[in-house]
Amino acid sequence: MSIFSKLSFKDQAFKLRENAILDATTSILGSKGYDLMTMDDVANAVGISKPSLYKHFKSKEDLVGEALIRLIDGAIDFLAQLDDELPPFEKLKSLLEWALRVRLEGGMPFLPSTSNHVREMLMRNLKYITRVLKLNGQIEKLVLAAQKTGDLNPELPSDVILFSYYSRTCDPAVEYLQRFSKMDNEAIIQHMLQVALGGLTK
Amino acid sequence: MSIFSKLSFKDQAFKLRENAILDATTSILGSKGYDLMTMDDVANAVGISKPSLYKHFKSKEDLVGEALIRLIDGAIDFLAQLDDELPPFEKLKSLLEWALRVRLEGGMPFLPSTSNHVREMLMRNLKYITRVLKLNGQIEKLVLAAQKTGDLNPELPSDVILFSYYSRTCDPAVEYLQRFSKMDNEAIIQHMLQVALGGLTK
DNA sequence: AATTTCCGCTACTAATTAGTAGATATTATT
DNA sequence: AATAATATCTACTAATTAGTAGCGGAAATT
Repeated sequence: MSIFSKLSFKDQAFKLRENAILDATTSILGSKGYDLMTMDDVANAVGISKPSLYKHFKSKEDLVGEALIRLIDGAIDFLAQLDDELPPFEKLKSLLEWALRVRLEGGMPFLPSTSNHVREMLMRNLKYITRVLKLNGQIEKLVLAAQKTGDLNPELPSDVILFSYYSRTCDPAVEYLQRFSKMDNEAIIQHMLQVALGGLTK
Repeated sequence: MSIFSKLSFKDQAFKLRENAILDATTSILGSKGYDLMTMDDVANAVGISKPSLYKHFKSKEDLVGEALIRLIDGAIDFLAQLDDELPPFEKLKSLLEWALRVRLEGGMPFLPSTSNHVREMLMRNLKYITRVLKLNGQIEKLVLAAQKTGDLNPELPSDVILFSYYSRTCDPAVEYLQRFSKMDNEAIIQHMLQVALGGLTK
Protein backbone atom coordinates (compact mmCIF):
# COMPACT_ATOMS: atom_id res chain seq x y z
CA MET A 1 0.00 0.00 0.00
CA SER A 2 2.85 2.41 0.72
CA ILE A 3 4.29 1.93 -2.75
CA PHE A 4 0.87 2.21 -4.27
CA SER A 5 0.00 5.45 -2.49
CA LYS A 6 3.36 6.95 -3.40
CA LEU A 7 2.90 6.14 -7.03
CA SER A 8 -0.58 7.49 -6.87
CA PHE A 9 0.71 10.67 -5.30
CA LYS A 10 3.31 11.09 -8.02
CA ASP A 11 0.67 10.46 -10.65
CA GLN A 12 -1.52 13.03 -9.01
CA ALA A 13 1.20 15.66 -9.12
CA PHE A 14 1.86 14.74 -12.73
CA LYS A 15 -1.80 15.14 -13.61
CA LEU A 16 -1.94 18.43 -11.76
CA ARG A 17 0.94 19.80 -13.74
CA GLU A 18 -0.58 18.51 -16.93
CA ASN A 19 -3.66 20.55 -16.20
CA ALA A 20 -1.57 23.62 -15.50
CA ILE A 21 0.11 23.13 -18.86
CA LEU A 22 -3.24 22.86 -20.62
CA ASP A 23 -4.50 25.98 -18.83
CA ALA A 24 -1.48 27.93 -19.95
CA THR A 25 -1.80 26.59 -23.49
CA THR A 26 -5.46 27.57 -23.69
CA SER A 27 -4.73 31.06 -22.51
CA ILE A 28 -1.75 31.59 -24.81
CA LEU A 29 -3.61 30.16 -27.78
CA GLY A 30 -6.40 32.58 -27.02
CA SER A 31 -4.11 35.58 -27.11
CA LYS A 32 -1.41 34.73 -29.68
CA GLY A 33 -2.91 31.95 -31.74
CA TYR A 34 -1.26 28.73 -32.82
CA ASP A 35 1.54 29.95 -35.06
CA LEU A 36 2.86 32.53 -32.63
CA MET A 37 2.62 30.37 -29.53
CA THR A 38 6.04 28.86 -28.81
CA MET A 39 6.73 25.87 -26.62
CA ASP A 40 9.02 28.14 -24.59
CA ASP A 41 6.05 30.44 -23.97
CA VAL A 42 4.10 27.55 -22.53
CA ALA A 43 7.00 26.19 -20.47
CA ASN A 44 7.75 29.63 -19.03
CA ALA A 45 4.10 30.29 -18.22
CA VAL A 46 3.94 27.04 -16.24
CA GLY A 47 7.38 27.54 -14.69
CA ILE A 48 9.02 24.40 -16.07
CA SER A 49 11.58 23.75 -18.77
CA LYS A 50 10.87 22.74 -22.31
CA PRO A 51 12.13 19.15 -21.98
CA SER A 52 9.79 18.70 -19.00
CA LEU A 53 6.97 19.93 -21.15
CA TYR A 54 7.85 17.27 -23.71
CA LYS A 55 7.56 14.64 -20.97
CA HIS A 56 3.84 15.41 -21.00
CA PHE A 57 3.16 16.08 -24.68
CA LYS A 58 5.16 14.67 -27.52
CA SER A 59 4.78 17.65 -29.85
CA LYS A 60 3.24 21.06 -30.24
CA GLU A 61 0.45 19.56 -32.32
CA ASP A 62 -0.25 17.01 -29.63
CA LEU A 63 -0.35 19.68 -26.94
CA VAL A 64 -2.76 21.89 -28.83
CA GLY A 65 -4.88 18.89 -29.73
CA GLU A 66 -5.23 17.94 -26.06
CA ALA A 67 -6.12 21.50 -25.09
CA LEU A 68 -8.88 21.56 -27.67
CA ILE A 69 -10.10 18.12 -26.67
CA ARG A 70 -10.48 19.37 -23.10
CA LEU A 71 -12.52 22.24 -24.48
CA ILE A 72 -14.82 19.99 -26.50
CA ASP A 73 -15.24 17.72 -23.48
CA GLY A 74 -16.30 20.76 -21.49
CA ALA A 75 -19.05 21.43 -24.02
CA ILE A 76 -20.17 17.79 -23.99
CA ASP A 77 -20.28 17.82 -20.17
CA PHE A 78 -22.25 21.04 -20.22
CA LEU A 79 -24.86 19.55 -22.54
CA ALA A 80 -25.09 16.38 -20.44
CA GLN A 81 -25.73 18.35 -17.27
CA LEU A 82 -28.65 20.32 -18.76
CA ASP A 83 -32.21 19.45 -17.71
CA ASP A 84 -33.45 16.83 -20.16
CA GLU A 85 -36.89 18.45 -20.24
CA LEU A 86 -35.49 21.66 -21.69
CA PRO A 87 -36.68 22.26 -25.29
CA PRO A 88 -33.94 21.74 -27.94
CA PHE A 89 -33.88 25.42 -28.80
CA GLU A 90 -33.25 26.36 -25.17
CA LYS A 91 -30.44 23.82 -24.96
CA LEU A 92 -28.77 25.31 -28.01
CA LYS A 93 -29.15 28.79 -26.57
CA SER A 94 -27.64 27.72 -23.23
CA LEU A 95 -24.70 26.05 -24.91
CA LEU A 96 -23.93 29.10 -27.01
CA GLU A 97 -24.22 31.28 -23.92
CA TRP A 98 -21.81 28.95 -22.09
CA ALA A 99 -19.33 29.01 -24.98
CA LEU A 100 -19.38 32.80 -25.13
CA ARG A 101 -18.87 33.06 -21.38
CA VAL A 102 -15.96 30.61 -21.35
CA ARG A 103 -14.37 32.55 -24.16
CA LEU A 104 -14.83 35.96 -22.56
CA GLU A 105 -13.36 34.72 -19.31
CA GLY A 106 -10.57 32.28 -20.07
CA GLY A 107 -9.98 33.11 -23.68
CA MET A 108 -11.08 29.94 -25.44
CA PRO A 109 -9.71 30.00 -28.94
CA PHE A 110 -11.94 27.60 -30.91
CA LEU A 111 -9.15 27.54 -33.44
CA PRO A 112 -10.47 25.26 -36.17
CA SER A 113 -12.00 28.19 -37.98
CA THR A 114 -8.93 30.36 -37.67
CA SER A 115 -6.37 28.79 -39.93
CA ASN A 116 -6.22 26.08 -42.56
CA HIS A 117 -2.98 24.82 -41.11
CA VAL A 118 -4.52 24.24 -37.70
CA ARG A 119 -7.64 22.72 -39.16
CA GLU A 120 -5.65 20.22 -41.19
CA MET A 121 -3.55 19.34 -38.18
CA LEU A 122 -6.70 18.64 -36.17
CA MET A 123 -8.20 16.56 -38.98
CA ARG A 124 -5.25 14.19 -38.53
CA ASN A 125 -5.92 13.94 -34.79
CA LEU A 126 -8.22 10.96 -34.42
CA LYS A 127 -8.91 11.52 -30.74
CA TYR A 128 -9.96 15.09 -31.44
CA ILE A 129 -12.09 14.10 -34.43
CA THR A 130 -13.90 11.50 -32.34
CA ARG A 131 -14.89 14.05 -29.71
CA VAL A 132 -15.90 16.64 -32.27
CA LEU A 133 -18.09 14.15 -34.08
CA LYS A 134 -19.73 13.16 -30.80
CA LEU A 135 -20.50 16.78 -29.94
CA ASN A 136 -21.54 17.56 -33.49
CA GLY A 137 -23.98 14.65 -33.54
CA GLN A 138 -25.69 15.99 -30.44
CA ILE A 139 -25.88 19.54 -31.74
CA GLU A 140 -27.15 18.39 -35.13
CA LYS A 141 -29.98 16.51 -33.44
CA LEU A 142 -30.89 19.56 -31.41
CA VAL A 143 -30.92 21.74 -34.52
CA LEU A 144 -33.24 19.38 -36.39
CA ALA A 145 -35.54 19.11 -33.38
CA ALA A 146 -35.63 22.88 -32.94
CA GLN A 147 -36.44 23.30 -36.61
CA LYS A 148 -39.34 20.87 -36.22
CA THR A 149 -40.84 22.88 -33.38
CA GLY A 150 -40.34 26.04 -35.43
CA ASP A 151 -38.04 27.67 -32.88
CA LEU A 152 -35.31 27.61 -35.52
CA ASN A 153 -36.26 28.56 -39.08
CA PRO A 154 -37.39 25.31 -40.77
CA GLU A 155 -36.85 26.76 -44.22
CA LEU A 156 -33.08 27.11 -43.79
CA PRO A 157 -30.92 24.12 -44.71
CA SER A 158 -29.85 22.62 -41.42
CA ASP A 159 -26.15 22.73 -42.28
CA VAL A 160 -26.43 26.48 -42.79
CA ILE A 161 -27.84 26.72 -39.28
CA LEU A 162 -25.25 24.33 -37.88
CA PHE A 163 -22.20 26.08 -39.34
CA SER A 164 -23.57 29.52 -38.49
CA TYR A 165 -24.15 28.33 -34.94
CA TYR A 166 -20.53 27.19 -34.63
CA SER A 167 -19.31 30.43 -36.12
CA ARG A 168 -21.01 32.43 -33.43
CA THR A 169 -18.93 30.74 -30.75
CA CYS A 170 -15.82 32.31 -32.28
CA ASP A 171 -17.39 35.52 -33.59
CA PRO A 172 -14.72 38.25 -33.58
CA ALA A 173 -17.38 40.82 -32.73
CA VAL A 174 -16.98 39.57 -29.16
CA GLU A 175 -13.35 40.72 -28.97
CA TYR A 176 -14.12 44.03 -30.62
CA LEU A 177 -16.93 44.74 -28.18
CA GLN A 178 -14.75 43.73 -25.24
CA ARG A 179 -12.01 46.05 -26.46
CA PHE A 180 -13.88 49.06 -27.78
CA SER A 181 -17.25 49.23 -26.03
CA LYS A 182 -17.89 49.94 -22.38
CA MET A 183 -20.19 46.94 -21.95
CA ASP A 184 -19.51 44.29 -19.33
CA ASN A 185 -19.18 40.65 -20.30
CA GLU A 186 -22.79 39.77 -19.47
CA ALA A 187 -24.16 42.53 -21.68
CA ILE A 188 -21.91 41.39 -24.51
CA ILE A 189 -23.15 37.82 -24.13
CA GLN A 190 -26.79 38.84 -24.17
CA HIS A 191 -26.38 41.02 -27.25
CA MET A 192 -24.41 38.39 -29.10
CA LEU A 193 -27.13 35.84 -28.36
CA GLN A 194 -29.82 38.20 -29.53
CA VAL A 195 -28.02 38.95 -32.79
CA ALA A 196 -27.05 35.33 -33.44
CA LEU A 197 -30.57 34.03 -33.01
CA GLY A 198 -32.71 36.99 -34.03
CA GLY A 199 -30.43 38.72 -36.52
CA LEU A 200 -29.78 42.39 -37.08
CA THR A 201 -33.22 43.36 -38.38
CA LYS A 202 -34.92 42.24 -35.15
CA MET B 1 8.26 63.05 -75.56
CA SER B 2 10.35 59.93 -76.33
CA ILE B 3 11.97 60.00 -72.90
CA PHE B 4 8.65 60.65 -71.27
CA SER B 5 6.85 57.83 -73.02
CA LYS B 6 9.64 55.40 -72.22
CA LEU B 7 9.56 56.27 -68.55
CA SER B 8 5.82 56.01 -68.59
CA PHE B 9 6.04 52.61 -70.24
CA LYS B 10 8.47 51.34 -67.65
CA ASP B 11 6.30 52.69 -64.88
CA GLN B 12 3.35 50.94 -66.43
CA ALA B 13 5.14 47.59 -66.45
CA PHE B 14 6.21 48.19 -62.87
CA LYS B 15 2.65 48.94 -61.83
CA LEU B 16 1.41 45.87 -63.67
CA ARG B 17 3.78 43.64 -61.79
CA GLU B 18 2.91 45.29 -58.53
CA ASN B 19 -0.69 44.34 -59.14
CA ALA B 20 0.29 40.76 -59.93
CA ILE B 21 2.19 40.67 -56.63
CA LEU B 22 -0.82 41.97 -54.74
CA ASP B 23 -3.09 39.43 -56.46
CA ALA B 24 -0.78 36.60 -55.46
CA THR B 25 -0.52 37.95 -51.92
CA THR B 26 -4.29 38.17 -51.55
CA SER B 27 -4.76 34.63 -52.76
CA ILE B 28 -2.00 33.17 -50.58
CA LEU B 29 -3.19 35.10 -47.55
CA GLY B 30 -6.64 33.68 -48.16
CA SER B 31 -5.44 30.11 -48.16
CA LYS B 32 -2.50 30.01 -45.73
CA GLY B 33 -2.94 33.09 -43.60
CA TYR B 34 -0.31 35.62 -42.62
CA ASP B 35 2.03 33.57 -40.49
CA LEU B 36 2.37 30.73 -42.95
CA MET B 37 2.71 32.90 -46.03
CA THR B 38 6.40 33.27 -46.91
CA MET B 39 7.93 35.89 -49.13
CA ASP B 40 9.30 33.03 -51.25
CA ASP B 41 5.72 31.81 -51.74
CA VAL B 42 4.74 35.18 -53.12
CA ALA B 43 7.83 35.57 -55.28
CA ASN B 44 7.40 32.09 -56.76
CA ALA B 45 3.70 32.64 -57.42
CA VAL B 46 4.50 35.78 -59.39
CA GLY B 47 7.56 34.23 -61.06
CA ILE B 48 10.14 36.70 -59.76
CA SER B 49 12.89 36.48 -57.18
CA LYS B 50 12.66 37.62 -53.60
CA PRO B 51 14.98 40.62 -54.01
CA SER B 52 12.79 41.82 -56.89
CA LEU B 53 9.80 41.52 -54.62
CA TYR B 54 11.59 43.72 -52.09
CA LYS B 55 12.03 46.35 -54.82
CA HIS B 56 8.26 46.80 -54.65
CA PHE B 57 7.54 46.33 -50.96
CA LYS B 58 10.01 46.99 -48.20
CA SER B 59 8.80 44.25 -45.85
CA LYS B 60 6.27 41.51 -45.40
CA GLU B 61 4.19 43.79 -43.20
CA ASP B 62 4.22 46.48 -45.86
CA LEU B 63 3.17 44.00 -48.55
CA VAL B 64 0.25 42.65 -46.56
CA GLY B 65 -0.76 46.17 -45.58
CA GLU B 66 -0.95 47.21 -49.22
CA ALA B 67 -2.94 44.12 -50.16
CA LEU B 68 -5.48 44.92 -47.48
CA ILE B 69 -5.57 48.57 -48.44
CA ARG B 70 -6.49 47.55 -51.99
CA LEU B 71 -9.28 45.44 -50.53
CA ILE B 72 -10.66 48.29 -48.44
CA ASP B 73 -10.46 50.61 -51.43
CA GLY B 74 -12.50 48.08 -53.37
CA ALA B 75 -15.21 48.29 -50.74
CA ILE B 76 -15.12 52.09 -50.75
CA ASP B 77 -15.40 52.13 -54.55
CA PHE B 78 -18.28 49.68 -54.43
CA LEU B 79 -20.19 51.91 -52.02
CA ALA B 80 -19.50 55.01 -54.12
CA GLN B 81 -20.84 53.38 -57.26
CA LEU B 82 -24.19 52.41 -55.65
CA ASP B 83 -27.33 54.34 -56.57
CA ASP B 84 -27.58 57.21 -54.09
CA GLU B 85 -31.34 56.78 -53.86
CA LEU B 86 -30.97 53.26 -52.44
CA PRO B 87 -32.15 53.06 -48.79
CA PRO B 88 -29.29 52.68 -46.26
CA PHE B 89 -30.35 49.15 -45.38
CA GLU B 90 -30.19 48.07 -49.03
CA LYS B 91 -26.75 49.60 -49.36
CA LEU B 92 -25.50 47.62 -46.37
CA LYS B 93 -27.02 44.47 -47.77
CA SER B 94 -25.38 45.01 -51.16
CA LEU B 95 -22.01 45.67 -49.62
CA LEU B 96 -22.16 42.52 -47.53
CA GLU B 97 -23.22 40.57 -50.58
CA TRP B 98 -20.29 42.02 -52.51
CA ALA B 99 -17.85 41.15 -49.72
CA LEU B 100 -19.09 37.57 -49.54
CA ARG B 101 -18.84 37.20 -53.31
CA VAL B 102 -15.29 38.59 -53.45
CA ARG B 103 -14.31 36.22 -50.70
CA LEU B 104 -15.89 33.15 -52.28
CA GLU B 105 -14.22 33.89 -55.59
CA GLY B 106 -10.77 35.27 -54.94
CA GLY B 107 -10.34 34.34 -51.32
CA MET B 108 -10.33 37.68 -49.56
CA PRO B 109 -8.88 37.18 -46.13
CA PHE B 110 -10.17 40.15 -44.09
CA LEU B 111 -7.40 39.28 -41.68
CA PRO B 112 -7.80 41.82 -38.89
CA SER B 113 -10.08 39.52 -36.98
CA THR B 114 -7.91 36.46 -37.42
CA SER B 115 -4.89 37.15 -35.31
CA ASN B 116 -3.80 39.65 -32.70
CA HIS B 117 -0.39 39.84 -34.30
CA VAL B 118 -1.80 40.91 -37.64
CA ARG B 119 -4.22 43.32 -36.05
CA GLU B 120 -1.44 45.03 -34.10
CA MET B 121 0.69 45.23 -37.20
CA LEU B 122 -2.15 46.93 -39.08
CA MET B 123 -2.79 49.34 -36.22
CA ARG B 124 0.73 50.67 -36.81
CA ASN B 125 0.02 51.15 -40.51
CA LEU B 126 -1.23 54.72 -40.80
CA LYS B 127 -2.22 54.44 -44.45
CA TYR B 128 -4.31 51.38 -43.71
CA ILE B 129 -5.90 52.95 -40.65
CA THR B 130 -6.87 56.02 -42.66
CA ARG B 131 -8.74 53.94 -45.24
CA VAL B 132 -10.40 51.78 -42.63
CA LEU B 133 -11.61 54.84 -40.76
CA LYS B 134 -13.00 56.30 -43.96
CA LEU B 135 -14.90 53.12 -44.79
CA ASN B 136 -15.98 52.68 -41.19
CA GLY B 137 -17.38 56.21 -41.09
CA GLN B 138 -19.55 55.51 -44.10
CA ILE B 139 -20.81 52.18 -42.78
CA GLU B 140 -21.49 53.65 -39.37
CA LYS B 141 -23.68 56.35 -40.93
CA LEU B 142 -25.58 53.74 -42.93
CA VAL B 143 -26.17 51.67 -39.80
CA LEU B 144 -27.54 54.63 -37.86
CA ALA B 145 -29.77 55.64 -40.77
CA ALA B 146 -31.06 52.08 -41.19
CA GLN B 147 -31.83 51.93 -37.48
CA LYS B 148 -33.81 55.15 -37.79
CA THR B 149 -35.98 53.73 -40.57
CA GLY B 150 -36.43 50.55 -38.50
CA ASP B 151 -34.86 48.29 -41.13
CA LEU B 152 -32.15 47.47 -38.60
CA ASN B 153 -33.21 46.84 -35.01
CA PRO B 154 -33.19 50.29 -33.31
CA GLU B 155 -33.01 48.72 -29.86
CA LEU B 156 -29.58 47.19 -30.43
CA PRO B 157 -26.54 49.35 -29.59
CA SER B 158 -25.17 50.46 -32.94
CA ASP B 159 -21.68 49.17 -32.21
CA VAL B 160 -23.10 45.69 -31.68
CA ILE B 161 -24.65 45.93 -35.13
CA LEU B 162 -21.48 47.39 -36.63
CA PHE B 163 -19.10 44.76 -35.28
CA SER B 164 -21.51 41.93 -36.06
CA TYR B 165 -21.83 43.26 -39.59
CA TYR B 166 -18.06 43.20 -40.05
CA SER B 167 -17.86 39.72 -38.58
CA ARG B 168 -20.21 38.38 -41.20
CA THR B 169 -17.79 39.36 -43.93
CA CYS B 170 -15.30 36.87 -42.52
CA ASP B 171 -17.74 34.31 -41.14
CA PRO B 172 -16.06 30.87 -41.23
CA ALA B 173 -19.45 29.29 -41.98
CA VAL B 174 -18.80 30.37 -45.57
CA GLU B 175 -15.74 28.14 -45.88
CA TYR B 176 -17.46 25.23 -44.18
CA LEU B 177 -20.43 25.47 -46.52
CA GLN B 178 -18.14 25.73 -49.53
CA ARG B 179 -16.24 22.66 -48.39
CA PHE B 180 -18.93 20.40 -46.97
CA SER B 181 -22.25 21.32 -48.59
CA LYS B 182 -23.20 20.88 -52.22
CA MET B 183 -24.45 24.46 -52.59
CA ASP B 184 -23.07 26.75 -55.24
CA ASN B 185 -21.56 30.10 -54.33
CA GLU B 186 -24.73 32.09 -55.03
CA ALA B 187 -26.83 29.89 -52.75
CA ILE B 188 -24.21 30.25 -50.01
CA ILE B 189 -24.28 34.03 -50.37
CA GLN B 190 -28.07 34.21 -50.20
CA HIS B 191 -28.25 31.98 -47.12
CA MET B 192 -25.47 33.86 -45.36
CA LEU B 193 -27.27 37.14 -46.03
CA GLN B 194 -30.52 35.74 -44.73
CA VAL B 195 -28.91 34.43 -41.54
CA ALA B 196 -26.84 37.56 -40.96
CA LEU B 197 -29.78 39.90 -41.24
CA GLY B 198 -32.71 37.78 -40.12
CA GLY B 199 -31.00 35.39 -37.71
CA LEU B 200 -31.53 31.69 -37.17
CA THR B 201 -35.04 31.86 -35.73
CA LYS B 202 -36.46 33.61 -38.80
C1' DA C 1 26.53 6.47 4.64
C1' DA C 2 26.80 4.47 -0.06
C1' DT C 3 24.54 3.40 -4.19
C1' DT C 4 21.08 3.37 -7.52
C1' DT C 5 17.29 5.44 -9.91
C1' DC C 6 14.96 8.95 -11.82
C1' DC C 7 13.69 13.70 -12.68
C1' DG C 8 14.40 18.21 -14.60
C1' DC C 9 17.46 21.32 -16.53
C1' DT C 10 21.11 23.68 -19.50
C1' DA C 11 22.78 23.84 -23.76
C1' DC C 12 22.64 22.15 -27.99
C1' DT C 13 20.91 20.81 -33.32
C1' DA C 14 18.39 21.37 -37.45
C1' DA C 15 15.19 23.63 -40.09
C1' DT C 16 12.80 27.58 -41.56
C1' DT C 17 12.48 32.20 -43.27
C1' DA C 18 12.80 37.57 -43.40
C1' DG C 19 15.82 40.32 -45.37
C1' DT C 20 20.46 41.59 -48.11
C1' DA C 21 25.14 41.69 -50.49
C1' DG C 22 27.18 41.30 -54.42
C1' DA C 23 27.58 38.91 -58.91
C1' DT C 24 25.36 38.78 -63.62
C1' DA C 25 22.60 39.93 -67.37
C1' DT C 26 20.08 43.42 -69.86
C1' DT C 27 19.00 47.74 -71.64
C1' DA C 28 20.17 52.56 -72.72
C1' DT C 29 23.64 56.00 -74.26
C1' DT C 30 27.56 57.59 -76.67
C1' DA D 1 30.69 48.62 -80.91
C1' DA D 2 31.93 50.23 -76.26
C1' DT D 3 30.51 51.91 -72.08
C1' DA D 4 27.33 53.24 -68.51
C1' DA D 5 23.29 52.36 -65.96
C1' DT D 6 19.82 49.51 -64.34
C1' DA D 7 17.34 45.42 -63.32
C1' DT D 8 17.27 40.71 -61.59
C1' DC D 9 19.15 36.84 -59.71
C1' DT D 10 21.99 33.42 -56.76
C1' DA D 11 23.69 32.71 -52.54
C1' DC D 12 24.24 34.30 -48.31
C1' DT D 13 23.22 36.08 -42.96
C1' DA D 14 20.83 36.34 -38.74
C1' DA D 15 17.18 35.21 -35.98
C1' DT D 16 13.70 32.22 -34.42
C1' DT D 17 11.99 27.92 -32.66
C1' DA D 18 10.60 22.76 -32.51
C1' DG D 19 12.64 19.16 -30.61
C1' DT D 20 16.76 16.46 -27.98
C1' DA D 21 21.23 14.82 -25.78
C1' DG D 22 23.18 14.26 -21.85
C1' DC D 23 24.54 16.21 -17.39
C1' DG D 24 23.79 17.19 -12.29
C1' DG D 25 21.25 16.71 -8.29
C1' DA D 26 17.45 14.84 -5.38
C1' DA D 27 15.08 11.02 -3.62
C1' DA D 28 14.66 6.07 -2.73
C1' DT D 29 16.90 1.75 -1.43
C1' DT D 30 20.35 -0.93 0.71
